[in-house]
Amino acid sequence: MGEERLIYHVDVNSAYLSWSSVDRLSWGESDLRLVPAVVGGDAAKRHGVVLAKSVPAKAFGIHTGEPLSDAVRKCPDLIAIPPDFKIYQRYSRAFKAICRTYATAVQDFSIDECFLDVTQTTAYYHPVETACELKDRIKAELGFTVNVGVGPNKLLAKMAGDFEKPDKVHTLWTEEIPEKMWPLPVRRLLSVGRKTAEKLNLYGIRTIGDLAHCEPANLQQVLGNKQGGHLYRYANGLDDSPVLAEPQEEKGYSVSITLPKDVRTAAEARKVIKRLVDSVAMRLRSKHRRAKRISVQIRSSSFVDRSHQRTLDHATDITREIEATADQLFDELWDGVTPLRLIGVALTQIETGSVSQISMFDTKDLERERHIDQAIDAIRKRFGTDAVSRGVDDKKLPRVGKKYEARFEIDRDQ
DNA sequence: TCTGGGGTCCTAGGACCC
DNA sequence: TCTGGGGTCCTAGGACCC
Repeated sequence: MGEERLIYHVDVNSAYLSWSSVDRLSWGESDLRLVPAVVGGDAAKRHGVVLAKSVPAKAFGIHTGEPLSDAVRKCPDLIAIPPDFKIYQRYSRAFKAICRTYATAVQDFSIDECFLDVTQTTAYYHPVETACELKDRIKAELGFTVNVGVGPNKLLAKMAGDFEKPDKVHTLWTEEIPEKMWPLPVRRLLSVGRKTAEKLNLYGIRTIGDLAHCEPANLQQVLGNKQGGHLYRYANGLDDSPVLAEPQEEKGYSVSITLPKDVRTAAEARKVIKRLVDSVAMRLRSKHRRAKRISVQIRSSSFVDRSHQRTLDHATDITREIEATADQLFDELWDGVTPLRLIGVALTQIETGSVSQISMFDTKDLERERHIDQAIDAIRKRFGTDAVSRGVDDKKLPRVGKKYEARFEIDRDQ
């Protein structure tokens, strides 16, 4: 058994909106955090959902994930700005760097959240004071606010960080569970989503306390062994997962796009797949990894998702090989009629290490394909992603992954 | 309600092997 | 030719997270 731990969860308040606001302030523009404002995608491209909202926008009942059009209906004066992931990466790195000065281990949880193990630091003796100091330092040095949740494990720290926002420190110690956590609706418990909450409600389980006092065997009957046991432990505040400081290796790489207009022909779909594969394969190679499994996902205009996957007998990082497989999977998956709203490609079963010689190409062609991929990767590394494309006239096509446009082309079919 | 994109983990059924 | 069971891998889909 380990000793008592002390964990912080640090969460940037309305991260995208805060970061865009701080950036705009540095350009002399007004502070969007003080008015009804959201960060959202381009509605004309059908990417129009709310990614982050200001506190005044929240007061109008605007929720993250809802369509921008609904948000505007709730608040006609709403200001909507597009996301800028470049600056978000910068601010993300900056606040995590400050976090690292307080902890022996920091786990990246997402772009705007991290866990700190501060057990072996002086914070152990002043948990709340130190958390306040961390929060205030981030505000003073970087200009945006965070919530810090303080608890004996990651679950309770994260639940605490969620209590009251923004710019707050909360504790959730084991002895505070009945008072602070059990009265909350089950939906608020980490890993209880809409579906699970509905299912639990059917059995009269409404609060986290109800869940905590269930017979675990009954819960496992309803939710399955794994999820049942897992939620029972969570509801009782039990979580012994460590703060993992090492960056976790990705289990897969995926890319998908909601198309500005439904795709209705195989020719159009192939162009999209080409661009998706190009983008995700480059990411794979940049990490020096290869993938054994390739999957293609489609979403119909009526929001029905389907997918098809194939495990190869070898791992590959060759764009053309991935594309050929993805094309084939798509042909097997699509009925040729249903209008498609979204197309996606995912690479999983990731391998690292020496390059496989096995491939759909013979040795000479394999060399050639590898050379082409390397040449394109190198050009993009030097001159930017925009510098080269792979022979699709992409001016009319939606952009995928990182932005790029055709300036000159390597056409491998010549 | 006209509904993004990138991930992780789990389940269930079938194939295949011993 | 019929029977049984366990283990592992594969595929499709679902739920959840930020």
